[in-house]
Amino acid sequence: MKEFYTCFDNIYDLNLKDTFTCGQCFRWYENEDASYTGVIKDGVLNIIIKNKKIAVSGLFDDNMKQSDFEKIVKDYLDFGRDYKEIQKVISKNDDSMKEAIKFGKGIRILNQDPWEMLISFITSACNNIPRISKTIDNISKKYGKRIKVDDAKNPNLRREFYLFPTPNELGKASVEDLRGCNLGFRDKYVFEATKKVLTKELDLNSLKNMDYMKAKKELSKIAGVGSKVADCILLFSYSKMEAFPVDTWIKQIMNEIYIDSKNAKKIEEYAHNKFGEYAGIAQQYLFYYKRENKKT
DNA sequence: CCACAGGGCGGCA
DNA sequence: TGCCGCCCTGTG
Repeated sequence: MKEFYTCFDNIYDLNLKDTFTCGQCFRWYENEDASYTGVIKDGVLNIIIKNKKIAVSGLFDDNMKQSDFEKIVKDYLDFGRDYKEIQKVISKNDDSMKEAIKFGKGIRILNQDPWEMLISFITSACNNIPRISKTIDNISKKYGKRIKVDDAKNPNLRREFYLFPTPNELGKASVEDLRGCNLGFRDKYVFEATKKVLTKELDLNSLKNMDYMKAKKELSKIAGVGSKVADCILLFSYSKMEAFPVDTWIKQIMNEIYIDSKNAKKIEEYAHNKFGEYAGIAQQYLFYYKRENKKT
């Protein structure tokens, strides 16, 4: 592995804490210098915002080109999307949304790896974030590739990391092995999902070209993937911005602001009508605002 | 210390 | 149709 480095001018209000703690990812950690380090598909990234510059270090394969590294970072952090404009559209005549955006305006919807998101959000069902992170770490340590970092210049990259296992690597685990990783009753869902990816019964690549509804239908065929989990996968790894995952926090805040119903399907419908193609981004502002301000 | 949230699914009433 | 248990950790 080799250390890469790149730097960007800060893009409209990007905020690392908002982005990495708003519930979309499980493998990012804050360091003492306020930088964030996270393991992504094929390597490790360390990001810090200083003097209005976004400085990014990374550990990736020796053969990777500098231009590829820059492309990976831009794509992962969704730099191509105009969040300011989207915020304007979804908060028109809506003071509640304006308040939520004010609170979480630095959020970016990450473009993460679909396979990793599939397993991570199956793990998330009836679970809390600290345990989800721990479980994903267990899986990665046991089945993922270890990254050596001896020659890294950035102190935040000078320890060992484990990539999330490929379907082939995770395919070696038995249901009992998975239970040992602290998956609990979700062990069999992860086992079956891995088998279906390996046999191409679920072709994760093909979902990229499907529209939102069709892709959601495909994902929902997997045991352990319900409406909410499917929407998380579509939003956080396929950039399907109309996906609106409804969990307990979203139910609460939607009831406080917009609609008098506890029915997830009704809430989802309402959101699609109100926020349209940007429902998922609206969801992230509402979710983050509600969870960080736990008043009832 | 205990009660309960987490939000998918299968089983049971 | 609606509710409980599953597995286990974190929070109040």
